[in-house]
Amino acid sequence: MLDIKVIRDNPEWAKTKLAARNVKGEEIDDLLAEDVQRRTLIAKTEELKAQRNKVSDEISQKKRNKENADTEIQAMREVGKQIGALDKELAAVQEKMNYTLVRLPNFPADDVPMSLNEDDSREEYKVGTIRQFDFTPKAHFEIGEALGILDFERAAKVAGSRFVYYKGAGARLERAVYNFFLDEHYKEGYEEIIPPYLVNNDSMFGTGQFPKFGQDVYTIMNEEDPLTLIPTAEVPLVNYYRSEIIDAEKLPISVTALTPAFRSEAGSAGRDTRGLIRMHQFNKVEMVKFCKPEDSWNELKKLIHDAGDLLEKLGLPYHVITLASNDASFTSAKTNDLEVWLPAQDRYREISSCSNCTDFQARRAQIRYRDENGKPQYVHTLNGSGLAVGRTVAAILENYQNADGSVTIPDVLVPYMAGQTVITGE
RNA sequence: GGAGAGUUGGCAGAGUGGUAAUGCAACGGACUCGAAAUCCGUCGAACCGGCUAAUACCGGCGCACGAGUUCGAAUCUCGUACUCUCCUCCA
Repeated sequence: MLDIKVIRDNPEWAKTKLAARNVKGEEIDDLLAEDVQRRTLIAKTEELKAQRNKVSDEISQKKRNKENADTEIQAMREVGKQIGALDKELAAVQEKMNYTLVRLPNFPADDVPMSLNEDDSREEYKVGTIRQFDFTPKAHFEIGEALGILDFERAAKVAGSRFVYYKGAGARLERAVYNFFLDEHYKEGYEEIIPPYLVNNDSMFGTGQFPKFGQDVYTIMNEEDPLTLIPTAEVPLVNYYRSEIIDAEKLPISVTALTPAFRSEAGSAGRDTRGLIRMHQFNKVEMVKFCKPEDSWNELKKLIHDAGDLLEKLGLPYHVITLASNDASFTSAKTNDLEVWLPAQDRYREISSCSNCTDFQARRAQIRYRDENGKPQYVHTLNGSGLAVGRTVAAILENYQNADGSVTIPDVLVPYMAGQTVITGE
């Protein structure tokens, strides 16, 4: 959530920033008008409340002295009615403001390409060498089905499209990948977490999925206690500290978790319909950081490094891009995607998204620390995939495929595969 | 799933309609070469508004959360969440 005071003090700046995220200037003008209205009403009610408090004191005194206070009580009855009316008006204005405010995206950082077009993302650097094949590389789903390690057809029968069964060496490869990821993060100082996979509405609000993106997730309407299947581990990880004041000495905090992620993929009909790229359920190892505001840009660099390191060790070529302002997630001030090379698609595909959410989530979720003066301040939160597991398996199958249809296991994963070095049809 | 008890400041803990005791901790000062002890004083989360150079000052709000009754609610009423105990169930 944005700070209304920042918008109030820098209206033109705020409009420019948000215009790059498809927010209309009139929306901000309306918001500011409501803000003036709100503060006027607050001033009025508080004046009346101060008066009521003062007279109530007098009434209390008189009662104690067994004096008659009927005049005062009559007068305050009237004041009480006025306060009630003003409070109602105030609540209405606040609700209106809140409706807008919780739906405004984060301000893009200064070094983000300001554009409504996702094609205006900026490539930062490339890592690794793209393999030259002396045969036509197959798509990962063809390889997986031929080897009998991925079964999309039966998944479609049992659950529907965008689901998969991993089998045998496929299942073990998936497990090898995420165990490798978690071990690497452990070595880098991340604390491993196993969080709930179902979360309540307050949590979905805290990380910014609700109220705007309710159609993208699976929610179980359990009477008056709805629970949502997490679309990313970011939700339970960030909300861990919701409504808390964290010890400043503990910062920065880095945590990681392997969880399934559940997404309805509403609106992406027809895209990536085959294979592991876009599933309703997929495993992902997520990294989350909480830090002081002055450290967050440096922590973002570390996050990108920690994600990229995994791809390097797996020998998968990738590049890092900075997303254009309107392509970054709702809560993000700046997002760097890592995109891995997929030979069959002849292009890079997103495998990690690393974002600095600055104080945007912290303000929603009320996550703070005490500064040197003992005053509570919002932390900055960051999240990044490290990495999407299914897409990593897809990248391994495609980049490490052999002409005979077998797949070589990347060296770093061999110990995680009980010594197996190649997946063959048998 | 059933029954009961509870939720007050950083902590402990009083307060059953008149507007949050007290203790510890913390902070400032005195004493001291310094510290401890002692004494004096200050301070009650967070948040919002006004006025500001200001973390100063004034006010609001504030006793788990939300609503209600009342001139006035920590206190009364209703709802919700969470914690603990017992029963039931269970991986």
